[in-house]
Amino acid sequence: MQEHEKIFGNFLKIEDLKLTKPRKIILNTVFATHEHFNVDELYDQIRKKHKDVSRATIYRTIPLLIESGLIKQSLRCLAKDHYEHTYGHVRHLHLICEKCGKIIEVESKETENILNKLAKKHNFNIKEYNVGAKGICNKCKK
Amino acid sequence: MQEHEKIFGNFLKIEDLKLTKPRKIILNTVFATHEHFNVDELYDQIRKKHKDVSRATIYRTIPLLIESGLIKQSLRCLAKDHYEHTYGHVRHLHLICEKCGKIIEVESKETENILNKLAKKHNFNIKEYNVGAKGICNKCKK
DNA sequence: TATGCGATTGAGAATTATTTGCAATTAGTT
DNA sequence: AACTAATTGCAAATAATTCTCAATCGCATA
Repeated sequence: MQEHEKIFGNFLKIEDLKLTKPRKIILNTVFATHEHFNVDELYDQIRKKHKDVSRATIYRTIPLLIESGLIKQSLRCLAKDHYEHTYGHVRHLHLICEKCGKIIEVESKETENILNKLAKKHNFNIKEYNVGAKGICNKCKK
Repeated sequence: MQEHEKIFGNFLKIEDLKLTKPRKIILNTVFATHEHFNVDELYDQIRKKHKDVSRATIYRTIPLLIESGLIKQSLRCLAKDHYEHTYGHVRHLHLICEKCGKIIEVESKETENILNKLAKKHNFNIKEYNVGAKGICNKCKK
């Protein structure tokens, strides 16, 4: 049993919720290949193998994955919410190319430190943060 | 004539578009009082004085305001896009309380510097950035 | 292993934000 | 003042997401 299954199972147990077949499928698909994903992509991915998971269930499961700390909401691109793993991934920020849509992920401890410092000053507890910069990437500049 | 009217007027002229009455009303309402706003709030605000501006026109005007560099898209809260002035406002980051929805604005030159440094490393031109942290504010902690 | 009950599901209807098509109107030039 | 292309409001159309509800499932307990 993989670590993320344990985490999710534990979370569900604590909340008095059940680890159902659709939830397992969704969880495993999310952790199989995806980095960033949105509901549509996830739905398509799942449908390749399983004909019995509905969009509604995906929409209902994502908040649970977020609450359990496994994923988080990240960007919003093209009017769709996107999500990414938090479990097993270092926090990072995004450079998003407006031309080609490429997303560059960058780690930065510095940014994190500053945010924490600023939060402290305002007596604010940060749970989650997102840093995104839009612009033009390397290749598209030419 | 206010500066933002000049900027918008110029932009429209260059694009061969017209400075119509609804566009003026929207522009001036945006720059009258608002900091952050969403379409609904803006619509209500406008409707107090002008019964003749439709939602559709607001939706059509916002991209023009963005293109002209006067405002930018900032947060997405409660499933609605929010906008804020860029003209006449220093860049800042947001601490968003998950409980009460309060948005604290914080200036941070440091963050900006780091982002620029990181972008340079990746040969990326930043046009615009957003930094948002979600958590629990001061008051809601208690 | 069978039972019971509350949690969960899929399907599609409903909702919400946003966009679009169109006939009537308007801005700005001649 | 007339002309023409851009713009508007309205209402209908989309698109993402949420909700409703009857049927099903997971799991604790016997």
